[in-house]
Amino acid sequence: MYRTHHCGQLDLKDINRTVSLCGWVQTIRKFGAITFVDLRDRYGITQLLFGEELQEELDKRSLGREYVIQAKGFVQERENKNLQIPTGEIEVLVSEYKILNIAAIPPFTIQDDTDGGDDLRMKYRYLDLRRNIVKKNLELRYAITRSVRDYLHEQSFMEVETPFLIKSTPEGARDFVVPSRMHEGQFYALPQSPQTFKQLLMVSGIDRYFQIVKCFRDEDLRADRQPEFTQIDCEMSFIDQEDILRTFENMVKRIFKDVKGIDYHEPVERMSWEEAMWRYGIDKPDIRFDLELTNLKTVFQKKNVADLSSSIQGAGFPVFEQAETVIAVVMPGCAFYTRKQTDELTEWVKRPQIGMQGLVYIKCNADGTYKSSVDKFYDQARLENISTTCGAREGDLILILAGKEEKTRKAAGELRLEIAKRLNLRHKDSFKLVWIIDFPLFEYDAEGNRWVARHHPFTAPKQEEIDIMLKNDPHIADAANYLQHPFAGIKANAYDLVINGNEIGGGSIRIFQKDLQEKMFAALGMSKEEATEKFGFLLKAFEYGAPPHGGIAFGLDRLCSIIGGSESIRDFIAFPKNNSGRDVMLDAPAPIDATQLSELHLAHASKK
RNA sequence: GGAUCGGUAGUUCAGUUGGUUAGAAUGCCGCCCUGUCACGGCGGAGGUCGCGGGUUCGAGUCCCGUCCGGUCCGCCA
Repeated sequence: MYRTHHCGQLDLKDINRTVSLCGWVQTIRKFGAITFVDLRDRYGITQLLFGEELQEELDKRSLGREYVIQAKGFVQERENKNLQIPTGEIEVLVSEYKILNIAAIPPFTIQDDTDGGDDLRMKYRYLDLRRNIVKKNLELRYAITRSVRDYLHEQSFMEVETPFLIKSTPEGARDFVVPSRMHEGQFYALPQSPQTFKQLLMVSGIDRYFQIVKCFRDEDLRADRQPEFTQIDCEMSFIDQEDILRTFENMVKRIFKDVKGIDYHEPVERMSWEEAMWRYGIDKPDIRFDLELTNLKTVFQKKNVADLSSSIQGAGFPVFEQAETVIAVVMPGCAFYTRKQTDELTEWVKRPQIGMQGLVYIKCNADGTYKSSVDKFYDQARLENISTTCGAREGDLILILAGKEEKTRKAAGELRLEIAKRLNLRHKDSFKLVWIIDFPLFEYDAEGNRWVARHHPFTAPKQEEIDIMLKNDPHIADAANYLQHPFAGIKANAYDLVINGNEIGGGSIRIFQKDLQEKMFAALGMSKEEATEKFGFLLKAFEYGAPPHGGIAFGLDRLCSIIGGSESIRDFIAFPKNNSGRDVMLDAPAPIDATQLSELHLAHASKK
């Protein structure tokens, strides 16, 4: 027998017990005739004490960091206790020990505050995972999936596995493809999600399905995006949108209860997409703080100017008067900002990633006066009018952006988040949930001058808007005014669950009638032949009694990172890919040999 | 595809307007130490300054290219 206990287990109750422990040598502290060794395993650290009689042997065999050892001895109370760790009141006085394996000196220290950089830690991920801090993240992930499985099982959901080797489809993200050996020139694709399979399971009568499943998308990576990632994928039959929202907000509440001990009694707030875009400039608002956007368009409309007293009429700031949209964000208590600081904010919005031309500020001074970068265009009364519209108070700094509606709204949303970051309003331990509902069904694709599905092509339009879809030609005659097309206003039965500004789940009520699904494919510019070739199996299935159904999928990695309070999902994936999609430990992807290539009927690719 | 920051000892970093033998901390090796737990003390080894080219009397430092890594935009139904 290797061990009687693990390293996080023993305490004062175990004094005088004879034990055997196994683990890795964390540190060695030698004091002439005695030596302390911290022994580490998955469960904790226990101090070993090697007495005088073992010193000679220790010197001879020279124990090193990360050696794997077995130590036998008895538990005794420490002379000097360490109350920082659970086993800190005891130690094991070693009578005999065995080196089970030696270890090379690790390239970085295996401690919570390691000296290793990210790249190095990924290359030696198996050592990184020995660190408590990283191991804890995997434990959190496991706690979440366990909670999810418990909840869904209680709600009569059934986990069903769906295939990974499937067919490439043109819509959505780029597919990872797998060449077929048995079928020359043909390819499988790895699923971007099990979407069509779960819908087929609904046709099969598995009315509550879920799967915790890997999905694959061949797109560029981010801190919160990996080419392979895990979804909690769910689908239900004979339900409406309300049933889904309730079922899954309860699932998320259950997760928070199980892993964080947080009770959410209130129902999760619901907000339409339209409202989110105007109030926050983004479809995944962080509602932990206010700083809501103010649409100043009406303030600058000529007819409103005429309503004001003559003293505050003037030519006005041409950029504002002529802009499609003018949006303000208030920085509370920042009227003291210096020219340097406001200039810096201006530079921030002019960065290519934000892409605005400039930024106007109004300082609401404590004495009730206003100082702005547009003083030459607007008098005090007019600035007060703007300030009141924004709900600004004395001491606040108002920041104003102007330009095309879509771009300005988005930039203002970014600016709002940046302000919150600078003012430290994005508290890590606070979790604010919101459902965003009533998404547009279609999105305009300027490149192809056509409609694309905002969610995916299986999403049902709102009942009352089906007719608009059926009766209008999808063709966009006037690309510049695509918003005038009837399709632009169609809303979908689609919903996203947003936590702290992160989209952590999204889904929709699906189309379940064959003819409507065909119409949808047509609206997306797919010919009947193409639709049959790509999705014939689904259309066929819909002929045989498909129930009304809908579902949702949650990004597990992202959910872990939010609950775990980290920016990067890599921290919650045992073996993640780096920023350029490489596994630096395996050094993958890698070339394959000529035999494999020829079996797969592939030519040698020339290396650029 | 684009923007931006970084690459110097095993590791994390410093290195001034270009100028002597490129430093610190930590780790590693050796010696000492009976109560440490970030142990302590003394000594030692350890460098292709990512790579290639250029400017210069002289380049870790300046310029060009390239590779690698981080973050972001595009992209991600």
